[in-house]
Amino acid sequence: MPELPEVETIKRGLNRYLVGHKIVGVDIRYPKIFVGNPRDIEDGKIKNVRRFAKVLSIDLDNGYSVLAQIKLTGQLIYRGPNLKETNISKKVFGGLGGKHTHVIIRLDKGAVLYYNDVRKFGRLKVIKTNEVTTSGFVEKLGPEPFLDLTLEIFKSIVSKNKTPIKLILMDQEKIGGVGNIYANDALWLAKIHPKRPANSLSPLEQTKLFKSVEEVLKKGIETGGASELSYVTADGTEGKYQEHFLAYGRGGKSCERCHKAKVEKIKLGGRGTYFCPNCQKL
DNA sequence: CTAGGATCCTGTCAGC
DNA sequence: TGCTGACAGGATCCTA
Repeated sequence: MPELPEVETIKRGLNRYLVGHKIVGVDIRYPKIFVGNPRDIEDGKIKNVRRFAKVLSIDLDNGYSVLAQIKLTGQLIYRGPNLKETNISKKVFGGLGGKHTHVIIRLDKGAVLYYNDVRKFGRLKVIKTNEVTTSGFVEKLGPEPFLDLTLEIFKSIVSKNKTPIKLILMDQEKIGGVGNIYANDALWLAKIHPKRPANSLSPLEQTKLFKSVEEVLKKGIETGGASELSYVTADGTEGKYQEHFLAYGRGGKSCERCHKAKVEKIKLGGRGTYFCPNCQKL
């Protein structure tokens, strides 16, 4: 669930809280999640946190970075002097340091960065900073909305593929950062059926979809992301985009735009897919 | 090249 | 009440 807006929100929080802290130790409780040598980051001072699509890179001043791919249920939560907030969302299952806390990064001044992950799909990977952009996943990422995904490039990607448009939007090697929630909502906003072959979109539809993608992502960032499953921000609180869902998760409910049909739920590429059969025709 | 399925995980929920 | 099974889903890997 964490997609571009959620990870961007976490990035902003981590930049606010982590920068300047020194890592003093790493406790690994579930080894599969932590890849690389924890000693490489000990004594390193956090300089900056970057985002590449849905991946974060926590850069240290000693030449190493921690690549964080939180996937479905990973949470990076800071506690320490840079934060006044003490309330933690109940979506932090098990609490901080509980059964779902798999890595604890101890910082100076008594601060802590917790990695929680109910489903254990996420990974924290220690890697040299100058290898971040050439490492497997990051190198393969497609252009990203608001960054290098221009309308021209979007049109060229879309018109070159006959795969259903929703799968193109979610394919990280074609377009970086868009996941299931925002793909569903962008297609609803653009009134395009998720199963439409990408290359069947008219030039007008291409432009409309491009703008819709940017619009829903922007809304996601403004509202701090969608805390539908277990996404929380870096201070452990929830985002609000789930209050603005257009199609995602609205199966069986009346379409908010036409009120003439109920949002349908189907499976596409193994993912829950929501659309209005009246507004989004094949 | 694309399509489809299995895999990793566990909380939640439907059905009996 | 308690058990069982289906389901959710990002990315990867494997087969057809």
